[in-house]
Amino acid sequence: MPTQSRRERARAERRDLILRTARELAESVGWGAVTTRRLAEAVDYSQPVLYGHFKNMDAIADAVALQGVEELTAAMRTARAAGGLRALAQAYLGYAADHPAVYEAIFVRPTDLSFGTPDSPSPLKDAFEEIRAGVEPFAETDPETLTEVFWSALHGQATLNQTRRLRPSHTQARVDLLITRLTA
Amino acid sequence: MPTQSRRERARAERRDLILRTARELAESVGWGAVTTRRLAEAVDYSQPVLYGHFKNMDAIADAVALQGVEELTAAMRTARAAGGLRALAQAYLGYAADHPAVYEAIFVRPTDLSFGTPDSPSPLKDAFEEIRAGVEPFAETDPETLTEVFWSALHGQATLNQTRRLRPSHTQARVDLLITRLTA
DNA sequence: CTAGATTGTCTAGCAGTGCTAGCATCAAGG
DNA sequence: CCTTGATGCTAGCACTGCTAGACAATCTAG
Repeated sequence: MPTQSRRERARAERRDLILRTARELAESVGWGAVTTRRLAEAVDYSQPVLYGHFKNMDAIADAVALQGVEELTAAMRTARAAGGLRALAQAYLGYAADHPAVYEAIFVRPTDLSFGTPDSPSPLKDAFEEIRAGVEPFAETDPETLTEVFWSALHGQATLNQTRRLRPSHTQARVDLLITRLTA
Repeated sequence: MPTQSRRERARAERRDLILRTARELAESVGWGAVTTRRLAEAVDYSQPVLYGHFKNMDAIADAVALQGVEELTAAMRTARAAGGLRALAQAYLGYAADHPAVYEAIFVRPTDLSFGTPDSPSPLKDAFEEIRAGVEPFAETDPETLTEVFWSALHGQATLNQTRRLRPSHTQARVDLLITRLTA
């Protein structure tokens, strides 16, 4: 039945349109200004349509987050293959800097996504595994913990960079120093 | 004129009441649920009274943040005197864990407070200086950058702990590993 | 002691928020 | 052609931050 599948395709496309638009809106005006009315207007539908695709506004941000974490993982993977842990770190911070709203959706906004548990969404586990693979060569005993420490250090820099709480001129120096010390 | 000063005293007391109440409310229900109506009801005044003391809701959170950063600095100072950088780190993470809403007001919420510039509020500069004093013995060349790196690493752990994105069982192990590597 | 000015406080209201109930419209199937 | 079910809309609720304007309490000056 082409009818059925055409409908489904249309639905999926609209869902994607909502997600893309939410993401663009968030990147340009911040999540705080992404309201159901504005988003609905931007996709040229009425508000209730959004709720036909997502439980609520937070679910939209969560969906953007899942998209984003896959991109982030991919960026880390290619970087690591090319330049090891230092390149991975730069890729991480670069992604956060280039897509602040997406990064916020993944790691800052309160979310229902579960982290660090067996039932976490697999994109999250993949991202963690990618960092783990990066630090593994430098782990003496406990790679899990080193992964968490390294990730936290990156996350701290990413967020404090973003909220302009660190000197912008020294972004690179901070990555270098972190790598130097943690891989000593 | 005792009249004048009595008024001023009453005003200051009320300002303090608002601040204390906002802080308690934030710690118990989160900043998202600290609304002008709820806060006004809690201090037993009407909403406009709040605006007689603070420009807006964000200014209240900023005031709480400034209070909090002074406490945090004090905690780091006594800890450092007793147990060096490791104790300082534990004090930092302990404060963040014990006062999540205050910590959020200081370092996570978007704020007008300026960081890392000459015109930053002095409590913020003091806090930074305290961390700097802690890492100084381990800085080979650039203590400023090491301070930022160390602070970011702590901040990352603090926030990811708080949002339950790290294994709660390994909080201590993460601090230990961070100290071991960064002071090597 | 009274008149006027200042200060403090409240009620009521505006514009905007997330979200939903209920009605209209339209495409597909019998 | 009519029925049925999906699809989308308008309108509305309860909430948000914030403010204008009225009223009362208090202090100042004559």
